[in-house]
Amino acid sequence: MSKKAKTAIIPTRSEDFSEWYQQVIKAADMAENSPVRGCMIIKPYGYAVWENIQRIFDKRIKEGGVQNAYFPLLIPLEFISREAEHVDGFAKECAVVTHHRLEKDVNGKLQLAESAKLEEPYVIRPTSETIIGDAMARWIQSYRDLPMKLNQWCNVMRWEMRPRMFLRSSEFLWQEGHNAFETKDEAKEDAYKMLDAYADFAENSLAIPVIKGEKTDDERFPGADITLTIEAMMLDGKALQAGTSHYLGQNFSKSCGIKFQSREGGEDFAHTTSWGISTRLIGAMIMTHGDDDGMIMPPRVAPYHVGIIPIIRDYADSDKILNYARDLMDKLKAQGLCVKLDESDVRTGNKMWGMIKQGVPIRVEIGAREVENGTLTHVRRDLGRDSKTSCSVDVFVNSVNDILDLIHNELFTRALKLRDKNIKNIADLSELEAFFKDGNIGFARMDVKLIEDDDYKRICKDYSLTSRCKPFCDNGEKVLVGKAY
RNA sequence: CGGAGUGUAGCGCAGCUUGGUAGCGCAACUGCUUUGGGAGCAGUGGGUCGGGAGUUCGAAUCUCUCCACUCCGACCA
Repeated sequence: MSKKAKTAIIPTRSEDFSEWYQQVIKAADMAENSPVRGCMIIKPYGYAVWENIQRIFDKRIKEGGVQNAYFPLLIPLEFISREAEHVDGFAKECAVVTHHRLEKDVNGKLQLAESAKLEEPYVIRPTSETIIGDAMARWIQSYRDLPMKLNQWCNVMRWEMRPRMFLRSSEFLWQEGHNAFETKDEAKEDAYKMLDAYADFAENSLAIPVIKGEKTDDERFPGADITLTIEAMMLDGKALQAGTSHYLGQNFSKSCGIKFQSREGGEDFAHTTSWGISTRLIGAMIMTHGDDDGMIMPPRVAPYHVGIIPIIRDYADSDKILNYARDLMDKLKAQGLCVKLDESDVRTGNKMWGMIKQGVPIRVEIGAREVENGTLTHVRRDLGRDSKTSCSVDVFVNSVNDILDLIHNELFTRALKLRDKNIKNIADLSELEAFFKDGNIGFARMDVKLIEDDDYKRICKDYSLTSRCKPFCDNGEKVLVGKAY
């Protein structure tokens, strides 16, 4: 059997994309399904990616004057109902807490204690606009208290009918930022600014090219005046909303009572924004960069930048090789890199495939030859075995950051090329239908006026399409249409 | 909630039509030989066959009934 033809992930992307996606997660040991339907267990390797996302983005928003805080998981039902559109949008996916105690029945089985039924049920937060708005209403008295910029890293729950790991789980992790401003202009500007932060983060940290744009009316966040989005295209041509930012107008400030004394002495309602990114980004990374051998981690959020594999043929060399490898690891760590030296007692081949499936950006091999010559052999995950290179330890240590940048750029460029190749300009609705009828993948780009047509709704329904966004680069005159996750 | 599948060892599956001692591959464990892109041989351990009820001398297999999961829709970051 030819080893070349063998892929680490079965099935391949072209054979069965959604099964491939599941298998990549499993092979990379990032997450698994939990006993609770719709909820996932994020394993250490997957969580490490999330921690890197948090670390990088948290630093960024703090530089922008945002402060972290924490608000309760449980939201009084009455809070959620304050904003009419908001409650309509989320009612169908709310998990509700109705009791605060369990008790044993006559058979010794646990049941809900009737005596402990809550007067007013709580909703497990699907998002926190209302409970944060309630606090802001108390905290903001004067224009001098504005702007107020708050963020929390937390979990939220939206009951899902069809969960998919990372992309759509009933419980997921995210950050939700909630900012309040004196004027409309400031708040709107903030919504755009946060979207820029997301786009920059997606492209420069995750190597995922995104299209910034505004959501059409039917796709807008419930309760928002304007919803902005970054849309990414996955390897199968489907769209994925990778981050959103909302200008909420005075909708929530009015329903939550966020008012302040203005400079003129009158009373005014604040203009608020909210903005979020979630663990979904990890799914986006998989479906943007992964290949038939598994994950390819974008270097800037990779749990390990470099994986070192000692190659021991003769146990007499073992100490020599391991010490050499440890020295290298120390040198790399001294540069702030994350390094994994695999000293485990498994076969070399298996170690290599393990690193390939986990998508470690650079793999370094060290055997007796390297120790002898003061060199090492390194391979780029994005380019595969053909990129195998030997050089001295010093050369590698001095160039490793450049190599990581090259990998980042390669991943970004690949994704960008694929995306742009799969955006098709469409003149009218019959062309739109023909495009998706022919089984084409990707986005259709067409005049935004066409979405008013009743036939547009039918085509969307027939081909499970949605309006993804009105890209800024088209001045809001065009709309991107595609299948979405 | 509709439509379609699947539940048998940690994972992937066969066996079911035609009822008769629970199987295979991978993984694990032991030993020897190996080791630069998934090693070979020999051996070992591991199961309420998704749950319950029924038919039968006998059920993984037939009948009924729950349950869970996956995929395709509707809802959505």
